[in-house]
Amino acid sequence: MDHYDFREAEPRWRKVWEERGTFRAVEARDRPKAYVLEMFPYPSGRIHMGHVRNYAMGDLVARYKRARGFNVLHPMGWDAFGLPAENAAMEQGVHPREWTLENIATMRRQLMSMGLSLDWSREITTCLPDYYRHQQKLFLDFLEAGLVDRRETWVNWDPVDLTVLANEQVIEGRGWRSGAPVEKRRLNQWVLRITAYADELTDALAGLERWPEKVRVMQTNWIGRSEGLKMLFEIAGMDRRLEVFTTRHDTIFGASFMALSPEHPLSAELADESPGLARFIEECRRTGTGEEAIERAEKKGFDTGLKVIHPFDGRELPVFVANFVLMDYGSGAIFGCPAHDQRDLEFANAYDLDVIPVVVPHGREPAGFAVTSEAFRGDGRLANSDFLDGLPVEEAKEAVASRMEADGTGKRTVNYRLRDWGVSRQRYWGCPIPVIHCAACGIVPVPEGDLPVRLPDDVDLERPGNPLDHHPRWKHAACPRCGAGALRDTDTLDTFVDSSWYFLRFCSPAAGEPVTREAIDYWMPVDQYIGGIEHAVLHLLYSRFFTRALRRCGYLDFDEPFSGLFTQGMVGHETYRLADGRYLEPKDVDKGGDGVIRAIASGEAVAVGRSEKMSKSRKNVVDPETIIRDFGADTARWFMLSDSPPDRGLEWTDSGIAGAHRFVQRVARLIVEAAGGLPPPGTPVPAASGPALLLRQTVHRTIDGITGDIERFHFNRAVARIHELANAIAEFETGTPGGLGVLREALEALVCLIGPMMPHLGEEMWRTLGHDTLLADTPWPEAERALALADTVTIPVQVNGRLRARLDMPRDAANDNVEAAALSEENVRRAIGERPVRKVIVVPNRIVNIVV
RNA sequence: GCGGACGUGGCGGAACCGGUAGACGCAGCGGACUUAAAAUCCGUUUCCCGCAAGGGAGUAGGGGUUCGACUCCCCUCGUCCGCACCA
Repeated sequence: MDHYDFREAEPRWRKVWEERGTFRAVEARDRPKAYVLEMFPYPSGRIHMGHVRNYAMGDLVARYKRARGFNVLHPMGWDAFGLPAENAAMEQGVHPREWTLENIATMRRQLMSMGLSLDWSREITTCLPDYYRHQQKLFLDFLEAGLVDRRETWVNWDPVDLTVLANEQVIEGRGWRSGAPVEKRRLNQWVLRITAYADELTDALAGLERWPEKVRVMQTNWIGRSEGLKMLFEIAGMDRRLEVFTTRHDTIFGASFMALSPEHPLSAELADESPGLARFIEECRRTGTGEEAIERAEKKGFDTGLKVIHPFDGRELPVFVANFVLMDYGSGAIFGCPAHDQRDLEFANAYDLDVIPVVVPHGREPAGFAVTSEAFRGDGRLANSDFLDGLPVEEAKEAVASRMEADGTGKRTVNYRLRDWGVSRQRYWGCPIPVIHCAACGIVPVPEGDLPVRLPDDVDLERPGNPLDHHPRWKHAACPRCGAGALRDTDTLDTFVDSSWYFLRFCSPAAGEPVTREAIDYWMPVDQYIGGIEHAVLHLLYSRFFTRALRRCGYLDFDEPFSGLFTQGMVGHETYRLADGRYLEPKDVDKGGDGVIRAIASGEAVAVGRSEKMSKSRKNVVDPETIIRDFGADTARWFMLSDSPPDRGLEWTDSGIAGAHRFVQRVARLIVEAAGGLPPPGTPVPAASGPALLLRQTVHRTIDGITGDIERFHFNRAVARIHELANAIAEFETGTPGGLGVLREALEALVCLIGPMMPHLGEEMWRTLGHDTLLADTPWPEAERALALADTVTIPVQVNGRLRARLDMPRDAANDNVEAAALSEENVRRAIGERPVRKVIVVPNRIVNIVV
């Protein structure tokens, strides 16, 4: 019989927390705060196991901080704009808003069933005018501050979703949602000037000590700062110069050609006169940055017939248009130095251009050094390079830069891979851009008093293209400046804008302005942010930029929104496939005891695949609602924390969840069976000796260990320690004097320690132990130092590094005593034999090693 | 190609700063309770030799530093992740 009926107890405790407003966050200037935040979900329909793991971890941290005396802010909201709502609208005939709000209702109910310590009074939903009106205000502020530009740029065009994508949303040449190969188009759109902060965003990463190194590296690489030289080449017979960016100006004497991007303005100009070049450019555009082009990596070019003049030796170098030169980076033109750049070498070999080695590896003679199929990219000394001969690479760079800066043909420059953030999306379900285009006045911001610019409800999503643009009336508006008829901007903002400041809005979710200073000053920055690694660049970089942009607009005065970041691993499950490759759901697979796995329906053999991220297409999804219904929220949460380190993947297993459930019942049984005989709560713990003292030591060591584990995000180790404590309690004989008092201490510690992980069970057991307070209001237990350190230690004794005996010694015994005890062990003496002892190493309380 | 992480029993994993490798859980095996099953409890479980005491091997593979290496260094292999023609 179960000792604990979670079906009855879990909802009951959630009601108590709700009625008492236990988790309502109220600013209290005299108390230290802790802002704990998990990345808010997109309301796709139902929560999945990834959410459960994310929120189980976040809630553990929030409840732990609360128990440690912090004033905790732990809010929840919905990242509610986005394309899936429009797709659902088309497939199911529902309005995107209805679809979204219904999903939110479902997912809110599901999250509530987890028993999270959330302040639901601060809930925000980005698709509601309450939220996006403030976002529109921020956009206008950015516009005024010069942080927004309208530009015609080459954009990534998703031909399936019919919208522009940010660079960050293009993965391997394909749209991050549609998976369709992305095309290049030139389009007028709004960009946020994130590049203005490229340096700051890179440099400040060093100060984010509580961020995973991996994420910092990824952001550094994404921003891609590189220091080099911008140089100008004269074009022979033309009164213009060609600008090139390079980081290898030391190799300038090795230059044997120039190459322009097919998208370079000069390429287009020359193509007007040359049908052959026009055809070549068209060919490049079609293969574009797509993956085929990269895979083949074949270097192709078109000789324009132009020549540039080498700035130092006056040679004439041919100018090509080449498929491997990117318009996006630097100036869209390069000088080719085949001997020291692999791509240039391949190109030179294909078009029979000179390969002039100018950097000779250390220890080699210039005379005997040639480059044929592999470019030399390492360090060395310059050769064949006039005034640079003999210099090491770095000094040669300096010399070239100084000389070119002096005569005005070059300038030291920093280049970034990062592009400005294009935020215009030709979609309906997003935040309208609060701008009016007037034929007479140009671009006119919507006056603040007219905000929000609301999305119209009646919209035709069936028609391909931009829904707001197609709307019969919505875009027509009077120009706020001259009153004449004008047009609203019919694009909406990238949904990543919505998530770039929501954490600020949580501080004062009902305020009449976007954010309020007092609330932000108290709560921000987020002390612990928790979410998936997939946002390592996108969301986290945008949010860091937004915080700086808000600083410039005077809304706040700090730079970094998240002082601590933790990225949790995904939840996976094995996959099951038939011979023909079709996937089967776990419930359609029979894992018979004989080790052979079959499809239940047909009896066919099933191949078991490794654990992969849960997804509908792989049919390896386990629905959290079912699990919570059958096993309870605490069991689900406990399992999410048990099996793997939090930053690694967790494999879902049926036996794992069953084991977690067994442990819930075991804890309940332990406490229910003991509770009747215990001294009342508040009774001082009696002086203990023997087994009772050992139990006390275990209790205090466990408290100490788990506290450290939680602080360091080692939740799986905390779980293991709780198991050990439960085992120690189960083995404890209460018959010894004072035993029951010690048992009470141990059980109370157990309950307090499981509280942040299994909060319903925790409350129920706290009550069972006779308390009429809430566990959620109970302080975290303190480990008594004297007890946490055992008074005897087991010291292994090695002979020549091999374990031969163990000694039980008093803690901090004198080295001489330990050595004597070790040498008198029979097994040790046998191992030493007749050989003389050469050396004895005693590490206090740790080990003895005898060297013979 | 570049950058990063990792490789430990049948499985997930533990081992903190270089000091008892395999904590804890899962699965397995043996037993108790039961008419039976479930649940629960007890024992056992890295491999090899041995009745045992004990001995030998062992943290992907090879080498090195050290009294002592899962941990540090070098090389090789493998897996995963990120970026990818970035001049």
